Amino acid sequence: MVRTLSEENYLKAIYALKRKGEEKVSVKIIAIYMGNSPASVVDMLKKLSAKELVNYDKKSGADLSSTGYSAALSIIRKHRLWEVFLCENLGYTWDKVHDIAEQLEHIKSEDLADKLSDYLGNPKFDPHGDPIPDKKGNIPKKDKVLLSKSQLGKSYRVVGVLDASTLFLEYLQKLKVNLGVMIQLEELNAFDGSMLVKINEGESQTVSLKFAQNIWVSPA
Amino acid sequence: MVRTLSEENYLKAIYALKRKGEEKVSVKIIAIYMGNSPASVVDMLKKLSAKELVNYDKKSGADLSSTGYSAALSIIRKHRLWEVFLCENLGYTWDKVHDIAEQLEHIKSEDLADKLSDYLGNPKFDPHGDPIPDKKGNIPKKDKVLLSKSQLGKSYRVVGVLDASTLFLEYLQKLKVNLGVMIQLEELNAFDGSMLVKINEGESQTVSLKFAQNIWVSPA
DNA sequence: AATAAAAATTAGCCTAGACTAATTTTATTG
DNA sequence: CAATAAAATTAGTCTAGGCTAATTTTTATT
Repeated sequence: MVRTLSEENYLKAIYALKRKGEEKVSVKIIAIYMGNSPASVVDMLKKLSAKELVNYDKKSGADLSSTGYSAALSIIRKHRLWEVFLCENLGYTWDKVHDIAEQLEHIKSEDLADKLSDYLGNPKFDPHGDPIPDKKGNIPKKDKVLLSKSQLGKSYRVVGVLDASTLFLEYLQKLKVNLGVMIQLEELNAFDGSMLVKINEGESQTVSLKFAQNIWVSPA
Repeated sequence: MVRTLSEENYLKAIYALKRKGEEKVSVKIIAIYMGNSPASVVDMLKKLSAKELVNYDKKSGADLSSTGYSAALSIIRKHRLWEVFLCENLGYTWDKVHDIAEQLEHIKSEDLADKLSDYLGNPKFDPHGDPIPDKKGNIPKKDKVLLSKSQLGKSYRVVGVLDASTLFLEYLQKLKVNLGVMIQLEELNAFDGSMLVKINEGESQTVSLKFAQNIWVSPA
């Protein structure tokens, strides 16, 4: 079945909102998330329902059907595979790849995604630490925690970010916090939640609670 | 300036028709080439003229302005770079890459094209033997001739095809005529123009004049 | 339960880019 | 050079996917 760019973006949005933990994916929430008017969302939900990609009723909100879910996963898989390619092979930094991957994810060819995945060595995570579904839709799990929940004194490796905004990613670049960098909590300030962290054997640095709540780390 | 998919495809078409040697790129010719109605072509030519990408008058037909020309070259560059990537890195055969490259060529990022080109070693020709413009728009030249015009008994290397139709490309696969394969004219039949060729040190094979008129070879 | 507020929906409009059918302009040719 | 044929254009329609404004439905609050 042929899917338009716009349809694909709605599927992605519903998937993202569900995974973000929205109890009910309402018209309003989708509209805000996508920056479209509620009227447009209603139209599209009708269209997607007719195509049986989405189940929607006002009461319980929108949800992906099983075909809709596969479609969404396939788009996310492509997005993340292309991000790996852009970073690892073309030398982009992880804060610059999103917009391009946003375009590449819509290239229609499952075979291309499979071949790309093989070429990249079937990576399980993208440069932001997000899991890459395999071709059957299995999503790898990682034992990652937010830096803010990590254990004092223990060594961790940075595996991703929660907030992928350019502002945050650029701040990370400045602090030289890249994917794969070692990081360690040294001191907790009970007053404002700020903390002292050591980055990659360098000097220790004070960061805010908000900062630590947006970095995924994995024991190392 | 933002260009839509459709606009880009018209620019490509005008470029291709010009290069194909059409004296006058008329509404009718564009319509046939793209499979659109003449009415649609007129509409789009108006739009492209307003954007100063195309100069058009009924008398002399359509032509690319200098910005239109750069835009077309940039799309062609991307198309051919992606074809190289698909064949060389992902293992596609040259007869399978066109449709995917047709999508990839519209990814908007000159920087991506540059990085991809570097990654591929700045190739000068795509898998069909067509030249890849560099970032400044210079188009490499190749001393290629059609097999039908090659010298009897001399060794050549296959560098491309004129007719890139699936039918022809599949026929080539069957004959094991791939890019880079050695080929040599052994005998000419004056009656129907058919010829005996040796492919890659294998057995000799009879092919039609039409066949030989659609294969580009380069002395080797 | 009545009312107010919020959410969803409908109605109607817009643009891009197609289309067909009708018309006008240009070219050909007897 | 008038008649015809061909090419270009215009007029009007359609679909996708947006929008605003108005209305209806649902939910919350006195």
